[in-house]
Amino acid sequence: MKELIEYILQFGHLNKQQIDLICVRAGELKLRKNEYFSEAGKVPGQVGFVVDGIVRGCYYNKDGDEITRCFISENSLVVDYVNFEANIVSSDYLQACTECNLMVLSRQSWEELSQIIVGWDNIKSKMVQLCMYQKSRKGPVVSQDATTRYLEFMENYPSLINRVPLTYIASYLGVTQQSLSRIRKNIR
Amino acid sequence: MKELIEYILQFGHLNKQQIDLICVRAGELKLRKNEYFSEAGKVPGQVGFVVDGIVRGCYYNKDGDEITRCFISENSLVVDYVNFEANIVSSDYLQACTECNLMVLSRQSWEELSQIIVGWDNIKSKMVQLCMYQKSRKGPVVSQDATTRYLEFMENYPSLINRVPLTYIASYLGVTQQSLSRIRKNIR
DNA sequence: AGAACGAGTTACCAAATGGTAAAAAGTGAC
DNA sequence: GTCACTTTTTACCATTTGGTAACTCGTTCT
Repeated sequence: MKELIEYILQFGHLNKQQIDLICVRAGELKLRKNEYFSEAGKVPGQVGFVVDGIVRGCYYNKDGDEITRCFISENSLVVDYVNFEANIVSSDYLQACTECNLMVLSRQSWEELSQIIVGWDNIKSKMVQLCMYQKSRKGPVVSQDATTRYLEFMENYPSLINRVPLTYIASYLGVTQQSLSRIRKNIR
Repeated sequence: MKELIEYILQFGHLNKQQIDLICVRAGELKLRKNEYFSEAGKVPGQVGFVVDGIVRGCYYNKDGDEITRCFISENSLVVDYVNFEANIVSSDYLQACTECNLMVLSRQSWEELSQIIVGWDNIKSKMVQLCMYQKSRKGPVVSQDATTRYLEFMENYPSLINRVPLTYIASYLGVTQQSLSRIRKNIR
């Protein structure tokens, strides 16, 4: 809980009373490896915050290949926010890569906070914008070759390399697992 | 001006008085081909809206290659919003690909609107979120091969193909101009 | 018309990456 | 420990893409 509050306070000031309004609504959620936080074909029902562990977003392309779209590690929001906000079914899975401890706010709680905390909407939009921005700027760049993408991945996400399966990293970087293994060999 | 107001009203309701508050602050800006709307190394000073024409976002990578990061065509906001909001220098150029007619709001006007229009912040955050989301979801996918990226580009941006130079499309898709030319040939 | 320029195309070869398959290494259950 | 299972590595060859360079096609300027 402490981690969630600290995270939120990055984006604006709240007094103790307001913080309590959040705390009473936030619940703990433990996910085991490979469990889903939200699934394609369903309407996202909650906003999560990763206290411990790694979640990944993924989808299936037209060929049926599973593509990892993003990794979300500690101290980040985990939610398909656009679909959550619009209340429409998601096309992505959000899946625990490791054992995960999350804090979650239900849709109802999330919307209530807008009513009862002045300035919550401001904090909320800053949080969401940061999420989206980081995903786009820290993601793999299509104009770089596979080796460069992997090197930048290691710079941007040094804590992930030994914690998530190679397959996931490969599909995130847009290469086959075999190519990534070869790239690793060449780097050594 | 009409176009800008219609665009804004997609995201929430405003009365005539509120619309006037926007109109008196919005200015027209014409850009000739290759002129910059904002430049790397400078703090973005205004939010633009493309009435007519195409703007592209680009930057220079470590090798000095110019990379097109996005295309912005009619009825879209054009602004490096994260840096605009944070008031810090941008690393990207926003450049007119064609003759452009824009509507612009200065930083001062943009911030004033938050003070004088109830609900503006709500509209604003929805506009910005849509911008970011579209950029990430309509952009080239690193796990696809060059031909697929080009085909999806044509689906997502059919109006751009005959209006922007091939070089820009190539760098956007992460391929050389020669490869893209070859891909076009194979498709015919 | 001719020169100069920019944009797009084509060709050639080298390098990078994918597809298929098999081997090796790591992990957990019994 | 050993078996079953998953993950990672390696190898081989086909395909894709990049780098260099020359060529074609229009457009503009004189």
